[in-house]
Amino acid sequence: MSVNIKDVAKLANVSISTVSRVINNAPNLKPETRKAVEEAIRKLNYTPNRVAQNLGGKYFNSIGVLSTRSSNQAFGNPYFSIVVQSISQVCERYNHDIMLNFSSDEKGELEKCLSMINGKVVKGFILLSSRLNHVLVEKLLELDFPFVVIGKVLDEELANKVYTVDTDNFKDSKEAVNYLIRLNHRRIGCVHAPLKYVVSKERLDGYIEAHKENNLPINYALVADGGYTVNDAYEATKKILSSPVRPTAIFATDDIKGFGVFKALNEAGLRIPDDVSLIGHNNYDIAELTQPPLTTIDVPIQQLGTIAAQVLFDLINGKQPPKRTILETKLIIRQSCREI
Amino acid sequence: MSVNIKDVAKLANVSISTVSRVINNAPNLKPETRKAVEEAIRKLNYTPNRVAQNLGGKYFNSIGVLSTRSSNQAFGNPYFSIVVQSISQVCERYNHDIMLNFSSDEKGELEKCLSMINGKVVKGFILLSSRLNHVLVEKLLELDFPFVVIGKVLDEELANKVYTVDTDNFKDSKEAVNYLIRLNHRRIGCVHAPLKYVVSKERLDGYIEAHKENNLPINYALVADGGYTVNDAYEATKKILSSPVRPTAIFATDDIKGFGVFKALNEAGLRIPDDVSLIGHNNYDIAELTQPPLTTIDVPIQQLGTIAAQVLFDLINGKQPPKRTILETKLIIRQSCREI
DNA sequence: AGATAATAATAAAACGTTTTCATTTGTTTT
DNA sequence: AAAACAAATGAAAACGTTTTATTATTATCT
Repeated sequence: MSVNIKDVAKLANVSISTVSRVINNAPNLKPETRKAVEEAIRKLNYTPNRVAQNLGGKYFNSIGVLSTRSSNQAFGNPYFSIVVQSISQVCERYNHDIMLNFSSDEKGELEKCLSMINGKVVKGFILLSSRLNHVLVEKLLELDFPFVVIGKVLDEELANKVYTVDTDNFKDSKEAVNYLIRLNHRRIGCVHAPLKYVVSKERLDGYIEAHKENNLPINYALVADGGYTVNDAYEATKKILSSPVRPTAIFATDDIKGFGVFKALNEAGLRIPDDVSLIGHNNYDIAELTQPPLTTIDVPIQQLGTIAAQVLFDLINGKQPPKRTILETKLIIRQSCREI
Repeated sequence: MSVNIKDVAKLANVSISTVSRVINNAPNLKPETRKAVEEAIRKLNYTPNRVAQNLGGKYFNSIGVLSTRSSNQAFGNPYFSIVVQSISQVCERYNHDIMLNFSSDEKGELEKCLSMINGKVVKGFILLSSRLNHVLVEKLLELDFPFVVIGKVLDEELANKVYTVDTDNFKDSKEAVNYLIRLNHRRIGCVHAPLKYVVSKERLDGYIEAHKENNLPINYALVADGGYTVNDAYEATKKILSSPVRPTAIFATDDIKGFGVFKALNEAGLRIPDDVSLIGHNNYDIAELTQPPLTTIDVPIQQLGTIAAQVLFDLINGKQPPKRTILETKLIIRQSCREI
């Protein structure tokens, strides 16, 4: 059907091995031979069959990007776009493709991975969003297959063996809440993401730790799971507001959740920051566009992707990238918090 | 290195053909043979080498999802996440993988495609976001390779041959602007996306057409390219506001751009909708969370992805999907527009 | 000029499957 | 019980490359 290496060889009057050499720009080729082959390739519009190349010993030029669907839902927001896009940028430089896999369950994900590894379909993986998925991580480690996690691996023993790129969610959240405490807030609410994600847990832990450090009690009536959608966060906030004590400030573990909080507060006739202060996390573009602009923690999402990809390619190419990369963040003070 | 079909055959005491038959659940297999092979597969933890399967005549179970990087930038917003995720959902049902390709230039994109096709790496493509990229579309048509475009193909002659899934951007935008006109607005501004994208052009054309229909002149000082980022839209709006005549309403061709408009208006001390009405397009989750909630056109982004994928799989499986699918939209009236 | 070494090109094996065709085994028919 | 047929299995070719010997050619040295 489509033109193959044999056709090229015939036209150029050489053996297929020679054509192969030209394709892979091997040394020891007479310039005129190379030219002839290149000419034939051009004439026939030949592109090597990547699958066959692969079987012949080479790896497929691609990496796998894995995520569970529910976690995208959780981040049903710009996060995912930005990360994947930045990964793709690095991939283009290294001339690799991305095989995207969003499994709905972890079992399916594991199977897919094994099939990709065994099929030599990918050279490595980037796991988006940290999860508590030990099985996959353990398996990949056991196989000594290159992979990078964007996020944190909770299991200490595993964590030492895994390449990760992340921000310090615990510290950053603590800082956010400490900022509220410095503004004299004492009844601080928290709308967080489902705790099955490491990020969510870390951020909630930061919230808790800030309270501990300042010897403040936590009122768990002011802490609610903001679920997956903006609307879930809105509902969670309503629940918090129905508590007998009203919070004077709310920490949303994601700007997008912050929007849900915004809505609930507006609806309850509470002004930000006059009645309730609000602080977010991630600093999406839109954070500065709310009314008032949202105080939040800037997370370099793009860098997260770029560096993860870079680390992966280093691993693949036998270099020694740093095992753990923690990126710097910054508290961006806008106008959604005030001193009381 | 890794366990292959031979190992399984040996352990099960059958030929590799038999193993292959079991894997592909061929008929005419003694139940006990099948069981023995399955047992061996389980014991050895065997997964077929997909690349080899492929070379052996089968296609790789994957489809390509294509987009240019700049267009993601343009949609540096939830759109991309939502579409890809919905595509992935369908892919999972059909047990196919996604090969994601964001090229930065169209030449690279074309080459990638050809290499994927020739390499039998994908069975079809979904092109995200309509562009004016004739070359790729023409080439795919010429090769009679299955593909679906989310968006519109402008070239009429080509359009008749291409499978597309889209909303009627022209009509919808016209409707949005007509709505403003019905509210007695006469000086309506427009902040649009770069016109190299078909969507952008269509939406701007809708804006223009609404004016024509109502015999209203267009003041091009009120029309500005809102570029790629929210901030670009903000700058564009500032430019519009610097015009001697001030618009009484603004049509933003994307909610996200609408946020830029919001910011500029706020900054200029103009209240929405009291001083200026604002209408968006797409109806992202966050649209209802702005203050005031944004009136906009609801675009079923998720369906766009789901249907595109469904059409592609139909094509691949030799069914006859509809050539053009236009999804219904709906004007969502919130509080960002008022009658004057 | 002849021997030796370096360079260039080829032939053939290997990669791990699927698939076609041939063979064996088992079942029915007469 | 032999013949005919169906079912189950196996052997080997094919897929399109890369790669490892191997051979042919050219250059270098004495």
